[in-house]
Amino acid sequence: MRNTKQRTAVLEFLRSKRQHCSATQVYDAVRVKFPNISLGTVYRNLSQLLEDGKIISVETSDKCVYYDGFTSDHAHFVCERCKEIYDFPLVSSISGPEEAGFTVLNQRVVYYGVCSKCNKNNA
Amino acid sequence: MRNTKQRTAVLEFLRSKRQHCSATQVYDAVRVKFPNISLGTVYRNLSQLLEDGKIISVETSDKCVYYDGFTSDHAHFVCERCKEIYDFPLVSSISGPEEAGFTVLNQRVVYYGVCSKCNKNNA
DNA sequence: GTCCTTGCAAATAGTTTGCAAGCCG
DNA sequence: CGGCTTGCAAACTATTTGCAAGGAC
Repeated sequence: MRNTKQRTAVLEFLRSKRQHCSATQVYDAVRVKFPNISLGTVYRNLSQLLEDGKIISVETSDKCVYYDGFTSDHAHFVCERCKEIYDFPLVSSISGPEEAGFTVLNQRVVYYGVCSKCNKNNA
Repeated sequence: MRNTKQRTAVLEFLRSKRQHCSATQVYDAVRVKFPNISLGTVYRNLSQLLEDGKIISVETSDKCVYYDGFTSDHAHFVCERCKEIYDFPLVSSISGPEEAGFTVLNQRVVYYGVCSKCNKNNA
């Protein structure tokens, strides 16, 4: 994998941002510095960084994928009201499948619900 | 929610099948009995059944959504080689977010890796 | 009879891809 | 210089939606 300035910019942006971002958000952000970058390039770089384990992805109830520059194991909480994505530590590493002869390469734990902020605003 | 024969057929099919199915697979199956049913109707019913909690959905690394007629809490294992989806019991119910004032309505635990069958075939 | 639901077809939107030119190593 | 990568635009595909007719209750 070559280090092009576009690829570096995508990765740096995802690492600098605490929020999880959709491909379009990454595109918009990187475009500030590289006005000529194309959405296709962003998508290609995101897949490659994903495959390389440099970033991870979360699916929300929307149809689009969000990317996360923090690759350490953690769970995600998706608020169904404000759509915010929160990080949580993975409290228990789960080993069911490993015992059955399955190789776990990755695990994704996602909670869906209402976040504390929205809970307060509604009370 | 009314009980139309189309909606019943979608739900019954998902409950009868052990496999998780994409919208198109549901469509093909239901079409055997109702040749005139349209894909749009299948999608509409799937969303409604989802919202009603009668079925659940799993996202795989493909871009399409798979539906599951078994709604009891369980984890999914997606084999990245043969794409098969396996069910596993949820060994630990996790309560991180609840303690922080978040309301968890749903949780999704998905493992990605290689299943025992593919592990054997490759050894 | 009401109005939710259907079938059809067209529209949407996120993502992918072919191609020629560009740039990294 | 070789070949991975880019920009552009067109293609793809899963899913959604508008509308008039049909069916559940």
